[in-house]
Amino acid sequence: MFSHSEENYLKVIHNLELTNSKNVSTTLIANELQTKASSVTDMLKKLADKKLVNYEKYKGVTLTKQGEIIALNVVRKHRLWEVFLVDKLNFNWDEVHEVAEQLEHIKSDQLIDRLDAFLNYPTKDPHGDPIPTKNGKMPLDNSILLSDAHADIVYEVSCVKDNSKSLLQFLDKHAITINSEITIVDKFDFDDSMTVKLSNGILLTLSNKVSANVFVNLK
Amino acid sequence: MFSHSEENYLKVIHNLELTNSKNVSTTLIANELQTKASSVTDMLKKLADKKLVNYEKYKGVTLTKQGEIIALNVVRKHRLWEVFLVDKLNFNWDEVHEVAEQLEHIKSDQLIDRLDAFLNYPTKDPHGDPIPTKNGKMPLDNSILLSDAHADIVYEVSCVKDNSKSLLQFLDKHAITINSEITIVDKFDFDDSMTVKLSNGILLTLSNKVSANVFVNLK
DNA sequence: ATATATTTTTAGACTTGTCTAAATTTAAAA
DNA sequence: TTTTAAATTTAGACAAGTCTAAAAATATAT
Repeated sequence: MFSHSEENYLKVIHNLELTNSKNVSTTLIANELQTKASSVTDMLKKLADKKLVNYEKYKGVTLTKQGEIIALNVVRKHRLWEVFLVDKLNFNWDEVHEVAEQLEHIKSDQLIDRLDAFLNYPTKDPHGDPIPTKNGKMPLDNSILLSDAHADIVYEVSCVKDNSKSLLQFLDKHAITINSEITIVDKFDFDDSMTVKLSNGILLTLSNKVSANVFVNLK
Repeated sequence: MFSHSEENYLKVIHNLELTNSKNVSTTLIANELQTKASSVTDMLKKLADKKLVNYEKYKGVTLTKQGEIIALNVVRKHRLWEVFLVDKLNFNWDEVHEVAEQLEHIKSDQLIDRLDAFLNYPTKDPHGDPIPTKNGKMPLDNSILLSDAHADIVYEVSCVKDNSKSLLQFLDKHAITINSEITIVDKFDFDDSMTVKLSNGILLTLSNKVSANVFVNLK
């Protein structure tokens, strides 16, 4: 079994491998975990001893197969708990992160299997992120960033990239949620902002900061 | 906020205050927590510094008001999670303890309030133990031990004193559960065993070890 | 290509919670 | 009441995870 801390490191490394380059740096991990680079180095050595990461001094890390399995399992638990919190306990999507950060470390395969069944085997969490399967597969889809999408085509919101309270609350306020219909009406080179139309006809101007954090799919 | 370890100590001290004398000894705590007496001494000093226990060298401890409030809150969370596991995730009553031991330390008032509502404000856990209220009151009832009950009176099982797997599975096997009807037919002085009749007419002989761990109420 | 800045690692320290072994106190028995 | 036994505490050590400050390696800029 692995400690909360080890699980957190693996999860964050996995996350950074997806969003950044394949090779993850010490500082990047330190930022993500709100800790110091020296602490990260210490932990990377420990994880390397346990064959959970490939670590070479000054060269950054990658997860081993074993490390990835554990990371995906933590992500799976995190996202299943988020579904529970939103679907069953009526939490809002911007309120679930901190609690799920705790719940993801509960150790019981039976618990997570039964929770999965209770929730009816969801495939996405409340932010649209895919829930890894029990055997460690991460379902991928062909979403693109709204900022890369084209005008006059009907898309639907599939996922939110940045799960920060501020973005989620912004989207809430404008009634944009997972599966919302959205069409780009106009794009502005000056600041990469865009005007979009929602299914209720409302027109909205979104900054690049927003559109670069929302994934969409063809409707 | 308090650590898992501190919460566990407070919970165990509270428990021992109820079942044993008002004043709890170091060794008793050590046994309950599967740890060493010297570790307990260390922690008692720490808890005393934080005004959570009244501790005098060589004299044992009692909880302060503050300590009791925290202990009851941990018990509340433990028991609510047990209800969730049994009622919603179909766990058996002998399978919930270890998982609830982990879940009881999740820190979120909002979570526990909503869980309480989701479960419809239960007042007892799956073993019949009362769930402390949000403001730290432990509902008591007038149950007595089956071993102290009288013959030829119809009782119902209200609570199980010892939540060990072995007892719970024994009771399961004989279809004795919370709210089961039970009547003492005969008591034997020799070994304090008794013959009881269940509502389905089945006769059963129970050792004192069993009857001294089952609470009953007048029907 | 050399100087400067940034990143990463090391060394040593601290905290929390635990342990063993020895010393001390309290309780029980002869 | 004195001796023996049991319970409790102290002292010193250890592991996990973190930190600061300084040293070493790498990357950047002129």
